[in-house]
Amino acid sequence: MSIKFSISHTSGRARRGVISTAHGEIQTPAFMPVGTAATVKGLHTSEVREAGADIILGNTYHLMLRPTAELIAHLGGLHKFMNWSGPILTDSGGFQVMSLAGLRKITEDGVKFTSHIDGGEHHMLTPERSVEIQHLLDSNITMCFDECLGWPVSEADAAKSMRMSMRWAQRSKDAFVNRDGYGIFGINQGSMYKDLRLESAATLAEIGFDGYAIGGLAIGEAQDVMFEVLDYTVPALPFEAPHYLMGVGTPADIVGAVARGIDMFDCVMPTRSGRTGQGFVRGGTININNSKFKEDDAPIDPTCGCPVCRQYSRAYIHHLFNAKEMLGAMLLSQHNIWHYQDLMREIRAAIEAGEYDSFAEKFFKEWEG
RNA sequence: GGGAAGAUGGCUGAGCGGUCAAAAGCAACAGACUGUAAAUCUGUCGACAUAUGUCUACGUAGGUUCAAAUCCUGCUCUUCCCA
Repeated sequence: MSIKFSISHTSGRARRGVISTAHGEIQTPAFMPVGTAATVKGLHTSEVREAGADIILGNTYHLMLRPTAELIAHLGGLHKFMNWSGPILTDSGGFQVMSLAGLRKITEDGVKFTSHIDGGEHHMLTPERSVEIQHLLDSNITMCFDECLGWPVSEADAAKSMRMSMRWAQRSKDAFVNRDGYGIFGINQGSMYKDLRLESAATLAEIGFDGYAIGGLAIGEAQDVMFEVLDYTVPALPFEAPHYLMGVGTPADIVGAVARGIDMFDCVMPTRSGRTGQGFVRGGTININNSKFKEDDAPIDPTCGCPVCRQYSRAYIHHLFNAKEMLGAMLLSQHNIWHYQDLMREIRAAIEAGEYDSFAEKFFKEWEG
């Protein structure tokens, strides 16, 4: 195996482990801040690191368009380019197959995109090209190129799409260049259909990957629907490899997914919400735009020890948002990233202590209510 | 002193006889945000009931008309030009 994963503790289905890569270790369960365009929006990489993140995400689609994978390779790779020395996982562009639905055309060969930047030029993304780009970026964890479907979809459409993604998974694996400390993850698909999820899991296991992701969730379905998919899908994935739930999610999603055997998460939520005024606090969220914070001298979360909460008040950050000052978005994003990493630390500790179930139960009792 | 233009909802500013409680932007208030086309998007935004409703409103006092923010007259104020 090109990257190593070892599980040190379990608590129910929850696992506590370490992934070793060429750029360092990842303590799991892990939350990976999203740095789509070679930046975790609003944060210095030092702040991301200090918050406790071991690994961040980059994006094939965005970086191939601008500044191009070849340029990043020429400049020494994505780590050097963006000043992040830790591990990087790159998304394959599969999510953009869904999110840029109006701008692409899918064939068996791959996906032709109309650039969302200049609108004119067409770019072809195939499994082979996606893997090549991720290699050029020097990504530690390459994701297979897949089709992320919206929701809801018919079982027939989901089956057709999933099977194509599985063929693409084989092509992605074939195109992947093995190196020590670098790996490639397969992506399970099949929408909310158990038979398809199980078929997908079996196919991926047969191909063999360094880790197994679950895609196509948290795209509008209710949380209990997502949990139900995890209930039957995660046990079908190879136990000894990392399990990565793509694009998830809220703190409650994460706590529930860890209980179902997920080891890795990524989500734009802490940074996007941080830019739009939503701050994560113990038990839920606040909207710092609300006028009730105008004179509130308390920190965003009085129980938080992050640099933002140690130094700035809700009233100040409320003022920054009100005045549309960029520092407001930066501070709230930093706090949110810290909050997510705090949550992961608590999750890991609870698993190590062998009491994850009671931790999760307590968490859900406090959450939003 | 003479001439010209104008006064619209918290602000800017459309409307120039009925489809006007009145465009649009801003401000205000609230909501959303899940592998980032997002420093974004959505809703409310005269009052009271808050589904269809009622009332008070486009400087002010009158007038014309079935009907006026829109037309006419007086007044008040503002800006600009000439003395």
